[in-house]
Amino acid sequence: MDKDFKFQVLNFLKKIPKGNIVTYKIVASSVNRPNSYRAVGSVLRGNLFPEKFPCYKVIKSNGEVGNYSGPGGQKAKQKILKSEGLLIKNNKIIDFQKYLFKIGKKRMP
DNA sequence: ATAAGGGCACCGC
DNA sequence: CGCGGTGCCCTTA
Repeated sequence: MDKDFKFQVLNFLKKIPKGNIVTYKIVASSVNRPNSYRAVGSVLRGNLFPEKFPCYKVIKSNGEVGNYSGPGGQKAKQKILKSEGLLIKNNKIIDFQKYLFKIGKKRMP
């Protein structure tokens, strides 16, 4: 389970439906590490295959697109997000909250 | 093994 | 409403 934080993060990205996006924090929470949102960035920053893992679907909590280590940098990221049907203005996603994908939050009774 | 970096989030002023 | 500083956690060198 938490043996491979990196793996979990990448795996989670694959579960994001097209047209949906997530924030770094959401990803962190999804792998049960609510405070590891920064680590998520580290993972994505590492060598990975953008084609295999939709790292471009991960944005900031404030709606900004955020950075992107892949080819084309943040520019390409925005472009892709636009292709997904999102509206971007001034580096920020309009109504990004509507597109946020949240998986079942594990509630511990 | 240690140190520095980083694709962030939040709070205060 | 915007900017700056601080805290947290992995990855890579």
